[in-house]
Amino acid sequence: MVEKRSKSERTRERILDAAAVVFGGQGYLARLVDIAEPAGIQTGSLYYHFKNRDDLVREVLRLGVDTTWAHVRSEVDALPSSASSIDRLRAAIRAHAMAVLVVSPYAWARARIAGQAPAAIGAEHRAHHARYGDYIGSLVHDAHSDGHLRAEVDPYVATMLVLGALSWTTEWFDANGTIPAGDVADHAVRMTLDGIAQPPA
Amino acid sequence: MVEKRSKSERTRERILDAAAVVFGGQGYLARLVDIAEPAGIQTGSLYYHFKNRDDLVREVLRLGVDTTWAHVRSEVDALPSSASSIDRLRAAIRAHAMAVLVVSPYAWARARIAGQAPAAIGAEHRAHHARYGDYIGSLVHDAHSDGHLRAEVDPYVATMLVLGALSWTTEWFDANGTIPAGDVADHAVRMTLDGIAQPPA
DNA sequence: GTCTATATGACGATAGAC
DNA sequence: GTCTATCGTCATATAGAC
Repeated sequence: MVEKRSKSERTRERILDAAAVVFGGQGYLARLVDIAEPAGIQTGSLYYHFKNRDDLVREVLRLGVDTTWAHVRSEVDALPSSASSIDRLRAAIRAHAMAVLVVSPYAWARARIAGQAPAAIGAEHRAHHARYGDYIGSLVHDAHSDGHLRAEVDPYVATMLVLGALSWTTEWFDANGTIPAGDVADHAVRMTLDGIAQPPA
Repeated sequence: MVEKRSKSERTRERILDAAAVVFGGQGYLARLVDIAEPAGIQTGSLYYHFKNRDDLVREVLRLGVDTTWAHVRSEVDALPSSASSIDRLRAAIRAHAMAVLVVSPYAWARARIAGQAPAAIGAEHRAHHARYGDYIGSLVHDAHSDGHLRAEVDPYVATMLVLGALSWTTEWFDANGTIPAGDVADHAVRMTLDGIAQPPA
């Protein structure tokens, strides 16, 4: 029992987990009591751990970026050094899809409430998120420079369209449905890189 | 001045326009006073035109589907009868992109609050939206049947990924920026059908 | 049709007991 | 650390004036 996280830290984590699910489902204006209840505490007790609603939202948004980024980077870095820039991009797209679909409820919540937060929080978050966007953008850029992408592709627009297709899966993907998340991720990779059209023979 | 819409109809339209913007920005739980104000009326006056918040939400969701669908269908139907199934799909993707980007704030609002509405409204809306999804799905299916798409493409997943990439443009596209909406739409069509990868020579 | 005024009830946040 | 109690604020919806 050595090294166990403090009671406070464990409660804080339960609150954040609940907040990710509830904010993701109901939006930024979700009621705090709906977060406190699944976390197993009373509404008033939230204020021992967080200053107010926006403090809680800020943390969920930050974790949304960080958990996704950590997952994507670990997958990309796990590739052998012989991997090409297009291999790395492929791995990143798949990892991002999996992060949003199944790995992190924070990524899911982030996708759905980032645009709803008040201006101050939104700006702070966008600055943080942009650093991750730059990371993905650099992978697209490298593949572009190496001639793996069509010359006329605009790396910025392509990056945004790819991340958009993946973020949007939160709106229709049913985790309890019949389509495995891995299939969606594979489809996203394939569609992004090769398109869905049958190439001329 | 003949045939002018009644005062009531014009006010109702101002309310709906404001509701689309506010619900789209703040989410389903946005305050009604924030809708009444830009519509130029008092909060209480909303209730002459709509039964309650959910009645208003329901109408915004419906218009989100209908305005997009009408725009897409008119573009597809404008094609010459000699157009192939892949031509029709291409036109639909482009028209959907333009509807979301510049034609209809309702399409934007719909995308962002559909997942937040209470179960009853959500179910009703999903049934309505599914009919539009079926329309797009039929275009994908026809192209698939005609051998224009790779055999292994799942028409449903592909449809959702395409619509997602387009819907998400609302999160990053800047109508006052340097990138024309038409360019984004063209990029989306190209990426969807042909991918961004350079095909093997 | 739209306004003002209001009842009713919720929610966020604080203070103090334990 | 968490609870209970409570204050102040705000939003929804209604009623009746104009």
